[in-house]
Amino acid sequence: MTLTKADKRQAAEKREFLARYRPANFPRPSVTVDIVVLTIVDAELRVLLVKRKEHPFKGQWALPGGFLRVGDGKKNQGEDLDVAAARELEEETGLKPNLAYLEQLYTFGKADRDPRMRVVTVAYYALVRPDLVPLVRSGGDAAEASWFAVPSLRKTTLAFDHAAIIAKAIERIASKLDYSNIMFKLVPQTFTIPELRSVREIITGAPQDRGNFRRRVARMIEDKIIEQAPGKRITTSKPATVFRFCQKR
Amino acid sequence: MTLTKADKRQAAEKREFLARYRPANFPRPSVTVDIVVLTIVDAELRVLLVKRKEHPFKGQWALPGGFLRVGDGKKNQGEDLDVAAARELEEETGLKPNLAYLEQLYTFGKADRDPRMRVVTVAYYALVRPDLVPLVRSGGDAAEASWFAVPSLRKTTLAFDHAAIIAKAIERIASKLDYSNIMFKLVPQTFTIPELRSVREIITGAPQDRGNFRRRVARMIEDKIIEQAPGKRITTSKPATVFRFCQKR
DNA sequence: TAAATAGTGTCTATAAGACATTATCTC
DNA sequence: GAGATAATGTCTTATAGACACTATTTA
Repeated sequence: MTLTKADKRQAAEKREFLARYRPANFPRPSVTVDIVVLTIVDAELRVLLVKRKEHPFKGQWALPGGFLRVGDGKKNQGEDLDVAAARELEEETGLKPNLAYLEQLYTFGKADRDPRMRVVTVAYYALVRPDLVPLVRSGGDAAEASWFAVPSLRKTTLAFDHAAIIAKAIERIASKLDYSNIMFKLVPQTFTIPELRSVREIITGAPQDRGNFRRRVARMIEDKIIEQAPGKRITTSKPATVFRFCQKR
Repeated sequence: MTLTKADKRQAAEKREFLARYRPANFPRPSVTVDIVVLTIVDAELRVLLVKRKEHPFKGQWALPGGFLRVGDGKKNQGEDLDVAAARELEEETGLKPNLAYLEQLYTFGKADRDPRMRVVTVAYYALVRPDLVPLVRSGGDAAEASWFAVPSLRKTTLAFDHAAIIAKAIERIASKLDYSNIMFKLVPQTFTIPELRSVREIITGAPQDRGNFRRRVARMIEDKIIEQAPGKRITTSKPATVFRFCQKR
């Protein structure tokens, strides 16, 4: 491939344009990443919240999150959005990115959702297996953090529009229960069918027939999505068979 | 409810904090809104693209979009994200917001997706009924714009990551075909069952059995989602019954 | 009347809902 | 053996796929 004179002129024009370019003068919003960290412990859906140390909403509970790191110029444009979410998750919970299921949820960008300045937040949700919850160091980033039962939040006023973000996350997760493997992100590495069913009931808020649910799980066993695993639950009656997820998680 | 001394102190503290607050000094990204404007004309899925007049990607085709207006301070924080999308749509197509179906798609935020500076773009998709396509003034915003058949774009290199954004939009729409009324946004105000079926086939890229599809539509008629409408198509064989969507659209 | 497409009907497979019954484990 | 829960089975209903067949309109 040869460069014509026109090609060279255009390349030069482009270099010049980019060199001369100054990021637009009009104001920009701040961009944050907020994470709805969810787990299920004691048959209860819980979300991780941090207590705000500064205004606005000082002393109130909020989603963990923080500013997208943007770098300082053309040379360094900072971190990818997904990387920012993984970083925030690790900073606030101590969980390495591969230990939680992290997915973008929705972007919230109403004016005045932050009284200080214009902030657009890209919300993610993270699902943490209950057996990993002990690894979560509450108050990692020098911020007070703790798990809240989601239903109990009706009595609490959260900072910003974070209550709406949590609601949207749960709605999204519920809608994905039936056509994804998302529910395996909310049980321990080994689990029983009744435990799985409980996850479903807690997320949807509706009871699920035991027999019908088993039938679905039976198909997953046939399809080698899950397999029997060693181990036993300590119960006061008949213990359920223990399974594990087949693919790496 | 009475204010205690502590309440008053806290309120004062808050006012002071907000007055003193200076938006963070660390750099911010630009935030844009890009819109995947789709329609179906002549049994072909088409997307509206605009030709870039400036570097980078000068002369290449790109999604219509623009910067989120942020206002200039605390007093005015600018427009909601959704409003920005509706505004951009109208600016670039002339379509009033209520004439197209507009929904947030996904937020794309990889570093270096724009060589000039850090740009996070919140992508939306807009579905335009084919009978409204004539209202779209190509090149509205003094920019050259035109409709492209989506399959033909495989040969074209689009600006930025816009090809990936279009792909994601189509994937999302395909996934919503079966549990939403989204396909009615891609047929004229009155339509026939074969026309509806064609929409489905074009979006999914897979053939759909006529009888089976009719059966589904028949259920929608029973459920009063659509109803028969006056009119007739000019055809060279038996003309199909014409329907309209019941709810306001 | 021929061509073409609209529209109908049927058989089968899959999966969910509702609900009854049996099996197995712990104490 | 009692209590409790796991596990299985059955009947019904809803829906999709595949495919054959009939009806109606235009030229």
